[in-house]
Amino acid sequence: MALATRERVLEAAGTALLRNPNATVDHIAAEARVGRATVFRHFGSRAGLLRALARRAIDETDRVTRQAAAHAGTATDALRLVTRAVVGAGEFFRFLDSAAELHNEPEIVEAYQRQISELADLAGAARREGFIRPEVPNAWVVASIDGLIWAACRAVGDGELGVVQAQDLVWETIANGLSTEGRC
Amino acid sequence: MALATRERVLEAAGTALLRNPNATVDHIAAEARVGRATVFRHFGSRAGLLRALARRAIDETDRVTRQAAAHAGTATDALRLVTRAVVGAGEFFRFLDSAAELHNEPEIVEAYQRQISELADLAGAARREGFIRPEVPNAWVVASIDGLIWAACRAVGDGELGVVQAQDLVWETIANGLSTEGRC
DNA sequence: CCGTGATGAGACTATAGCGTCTCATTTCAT
DNA sequence: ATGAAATGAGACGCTATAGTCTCATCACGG
Repeated sequence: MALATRERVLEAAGTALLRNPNATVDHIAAEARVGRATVFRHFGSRAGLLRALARRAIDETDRVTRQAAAHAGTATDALRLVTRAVVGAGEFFRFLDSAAELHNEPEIVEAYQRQISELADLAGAARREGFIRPEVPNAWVVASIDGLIWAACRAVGDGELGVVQAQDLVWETIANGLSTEGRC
Repeated sequence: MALATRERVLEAAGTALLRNPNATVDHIAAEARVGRATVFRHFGSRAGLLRALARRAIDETDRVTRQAAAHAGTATDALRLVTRAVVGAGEFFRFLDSAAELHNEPEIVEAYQRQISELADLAGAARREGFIRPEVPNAWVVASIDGLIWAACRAVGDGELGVVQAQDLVWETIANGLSTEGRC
């Protein structure tokens, strides 16, 4: 049952850390209904557990991202599908909100920056297709999409919105904003 | 020099916690060029320091928010000015990103929820003025504005955008989104 | 110049939480 | 059924950090 246990601990770690970012190994083990020693057997240390959890979030995000990108015709469409996909995978990385220690893990930071830079590339391509207004700097395109995705994941996690609804709203907001005042 | 010292410690705590959310009292004291004992003399405990820092952020946000709202004619305009003002005050509350322990401070949580609910009221009023598209739920209006403000503050803090530029972009994105495809 | 209050440096204690280890128990494959 | 592997419970040591206290020093107002 090594795999099942490992996965259960990771799952529990995600929810425990979401509830309390400073959750101890004891808390996490209790949440997973597992002995504390088992956590150390599987992950070696608390930091190792966090790394594994982050790696899982990164891998899952990569997976849904690539899958989404594969089904897209235009870059704009890819941006739309990737955004939807990432919102859908929100439960996997929402804990990162509060996982402070990970900022000191080069491997994790690097992977995150890679993902951001992939998003930047996608945004750049969409811009070349005429989707992005020219006067909006790329940095803001990336930052705002990131911010909206986080907001959507939080809203979904808090039960304020459904997943599909949130996916629609994020893209609608990116594309059209919130207001009725269309620019023509 | 009691006041100057206190303020210097708060300032240092903000930057230290931003750099490392688990910054110790030693780190903060060093950042403030102050003895560790002085921190305890002023704030009693680490938690007290965090509380004071959060309270400062809340008060500053309230201040700029009320000032902005006072100068507005319509609710939509108030929403615009408040958004700008909060982005401008970002340096005061950016550390909250990572201040995990504060989630257990009823006073702080309550104040934050009050501010969110004030934003919700403002958004509701703007909706009644016809500014918000009817099909967008209020929860998303609030969540997305919140998310965009955070994104803007982060971008400013990271030097990717200027303050004024970020203020403009946030509102532009709220109002019109990022795309060239206007809805008419 | 003097005294009061704030500060800095540092010693000291207490505790929480990490990580290791052991041993009995359980689970599972064959 | 049996042996190997995984687990649970818990004791133990260690370190980091919060918080207290003392004392010498410093700044400053009168």
